[in-house]
Amino acid sequence: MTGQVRTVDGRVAGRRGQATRQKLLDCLSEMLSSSPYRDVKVIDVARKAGTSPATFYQYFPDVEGAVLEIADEVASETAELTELTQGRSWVGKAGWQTAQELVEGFLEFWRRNDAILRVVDLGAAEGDKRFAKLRTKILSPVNSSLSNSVAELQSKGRVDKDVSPAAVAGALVAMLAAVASHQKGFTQSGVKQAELKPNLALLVYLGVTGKKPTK
Amino acid sequence: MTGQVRTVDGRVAGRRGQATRQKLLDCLSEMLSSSPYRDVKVIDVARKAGTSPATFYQYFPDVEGAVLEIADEVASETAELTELTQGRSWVGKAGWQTAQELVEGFLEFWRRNDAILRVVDLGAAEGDKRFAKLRTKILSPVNSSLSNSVAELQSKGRVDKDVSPAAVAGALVAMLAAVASHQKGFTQSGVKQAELKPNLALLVYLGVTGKKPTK
DNA sequence: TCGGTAAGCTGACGGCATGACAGGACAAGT
DNA sequence: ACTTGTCCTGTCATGCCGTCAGCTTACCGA
Repeated sequence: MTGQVRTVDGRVAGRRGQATRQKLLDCLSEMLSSSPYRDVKVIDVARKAGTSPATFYQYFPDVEGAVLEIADEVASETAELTELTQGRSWVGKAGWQTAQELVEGFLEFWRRNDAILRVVDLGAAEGDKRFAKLRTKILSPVNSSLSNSVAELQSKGRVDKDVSPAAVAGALVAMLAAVASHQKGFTQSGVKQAELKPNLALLVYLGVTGKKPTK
Repeated sequence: MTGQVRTVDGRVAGRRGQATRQKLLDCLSEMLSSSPYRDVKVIDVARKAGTSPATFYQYFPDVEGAVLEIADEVASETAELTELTQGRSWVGKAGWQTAQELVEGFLEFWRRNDAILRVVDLGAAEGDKRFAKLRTKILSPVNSSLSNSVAELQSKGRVDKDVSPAAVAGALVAMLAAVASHQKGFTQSGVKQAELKPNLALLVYLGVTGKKPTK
């Protein structure tokens, strides 16, 4: 499925090549976590990986290109998020449970990959279609699952006709992502982690079902 | 209130100086709208302003420093957002109206300043306290207003005791900001502008009041 | 064992951005 | 015209970017 890994100038990468390539990606990941995106330089990544800048350019066209690779890896790991919503009930106590677990899992996922997701978000917001596509790919499991849940409740008459499942799901996912990105901002303005999560879950539940949860 | 405008090396700026300074800020603003943040260079801004890089460094320590200035301007304009929430009712039809106007106004505000707000968001997410502070300053009118509204409804027993007004308000504002940043992402996945807004308003109303709106 | 071939890496280089400084141009008052 | 302080830019050392030729290393078939 995934075609062979190739260098910029077309050679196929062997074992050793793939190793250095991966090492560069790992080091880039670290750098993204520790310094502002704008200040991440090829030479720093290369130094950290114990290689030369020229080597970096063998495997990636530029920093952005490498970032896209990392984001692609993250997009693959996104499958685990599917479990948080697939086949879950949104009715009664079980529904409240679903909302809580979704929030918990989503925040954890975002926390684990915050550096790269931050950059993807920026790229998408700036209108770069490659980043935008990756962002929707990363969020799509949760997004479409929520959307389906709303649509199902709607077909049963439990949610108003004029609600757009896709719009609601998209907005809720955007909310979760944004809050995850700015968790520090919340704790700084006096909102504790412990009280943030249930309130998020409440908003998600309200958005999906249109009703208050029965706890 | 705002102390005199000063150059990096301490001189006070006169009329002419302030003009070029402002021109540099304007050009930077434009550049942020048209090219990725990572690719905005001092030399380009200077060229666009018809001056030299050295002049730029007279007024700002670096690109980031100039961005902070622009963001500060935006933070001052944020007063207009206060009108969208101050003294509005969240009860019955009037409440639904309030939610709609808030969404409309917020999205418009964000659209008008999207380039700079994008960068502020990034800086805050990266943990830069200066950007984080500016972000809360920009969002605080809407944020605290919503928070107060929830608290008020709560004191009247119309909202559950265990809801945290600050957490809910923060999450809703984050949602609005995130959706505004990624409006293109929505339209690309088949959600039209026209249906996005009422659904956002619905989520805001639900979050604040805990009930479905009466339209 | 021995080339042959492709993969893998780097030194070196022109080009460009950064950031600092000193000195020249300019406006305003005397 | 002269002085003063503001304002701008030419120039320079430094450092990163992105490319290339060329060297080393690993693999493979004979």
